[in-house]
Amino acid sequence: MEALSGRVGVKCGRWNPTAEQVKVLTELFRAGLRTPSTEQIQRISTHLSAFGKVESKNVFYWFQNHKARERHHHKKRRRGASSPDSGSNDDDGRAAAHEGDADLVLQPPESKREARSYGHHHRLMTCYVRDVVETEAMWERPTREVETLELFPLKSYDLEVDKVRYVRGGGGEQCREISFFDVAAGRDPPLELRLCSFGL
Amino acid sequence: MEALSGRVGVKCGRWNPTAEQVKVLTELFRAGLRTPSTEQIQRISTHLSAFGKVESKNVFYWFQNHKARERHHHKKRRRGASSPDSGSNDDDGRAAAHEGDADLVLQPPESKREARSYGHHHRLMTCYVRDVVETEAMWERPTREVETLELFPLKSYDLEVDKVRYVRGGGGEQCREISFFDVAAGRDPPLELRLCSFGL
DNA sequence: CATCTATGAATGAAGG
DNA sequence: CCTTCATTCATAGATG
Repeated sequence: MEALSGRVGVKCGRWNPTAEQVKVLTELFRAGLRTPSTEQIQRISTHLSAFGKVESKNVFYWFQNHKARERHHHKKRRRGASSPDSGSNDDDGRAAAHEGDADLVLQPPESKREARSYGHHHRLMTCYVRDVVETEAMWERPTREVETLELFPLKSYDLEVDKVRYVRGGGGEQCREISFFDVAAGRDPPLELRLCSFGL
Repeated sequence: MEALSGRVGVKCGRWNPTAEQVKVLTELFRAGLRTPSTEQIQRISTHLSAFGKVESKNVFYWFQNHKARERHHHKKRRRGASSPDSGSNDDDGRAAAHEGDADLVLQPPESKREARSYGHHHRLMTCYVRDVVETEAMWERPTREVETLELFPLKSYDLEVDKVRYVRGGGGEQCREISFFDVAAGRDPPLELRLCSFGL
């Protein structure tokens, strides 16, 4: 009776992201997106709408909250059973053909930076709230393989990345393809993904 | 039987405050503490850790929940027909008309946090048109700065009362001191804590 | 042992 | 951005 841990009450008063939506958002966040611009939010929400109802403000708030809470980072994990992630979704006939495609190369679950002090007292960040909920189930040991992520099939060009190797700078800020910071060999440096590649 | 902190089943799934911890928290709440600051939370948790395992987030959540529930404890009282049953779910999340004991003139339905004015988020969105990924370069893992500072600036006294006693500083809400005396019971060391500035 | 209840935990949404 | 409120999910524990 605990299989379903997603949304239960189909309350239509507050956005309740589906597992897919959360996944995408998490990926983007992991990729480094912290404060999406209006256009980015627009695109993201448009993309997410394929998995269920969602508005721009939802995306906006999501990032705001996620960033703020990710920052709090306390420590110690608590459990690995009841994760808000859940694999089951309501499936009301909306999205059904997108199982785990929005997969990006993830990094080990230990990359949260410690709550660094701001040099001086000032106002310390809150340190209580929980941070991101990275389920172990999501980690896949990304050796060096860059999956063909089709996160945002934008209007025209389709993300055709198969093994794109991070192309830093390159002369312009308008990358037209996914670029990863291949951190396969690195130790700490987590994966960095150029978001502009998503057209965001 | 509530043995003590350690508890029995080593239930590590969710924090289970001990009687002492609850007592302290309740006292603090009664004393007027509603939303402790980060520092306060840290101190409180540190203090509470003497009675059992507890994290900052636990304290944080405790106050959040306690406050929220105290306020939202105004259930709806059907005119005449009082059916306290219906489980935990009340009529609906539309807890707007809190009447009853403290009858209060309510404001129009469009309360501040109830209003659905998206203007706010739109405005904000427009402001955030930038994203950075440079501050993420600091992944240092400082030696877990264990703040083994003093728990509370205690005065250590022996009063026959275990009630709160706050002293408001003259001239506005400058400094309040709340002292607890032996909040704990049993073989636990007497607890004295002194809150300054409306808390710790 | 089923169920209802109290409450810890999580997170969406706003306010400032 | 930071802080706070509101709503909801999950579960331990009391109840019968």
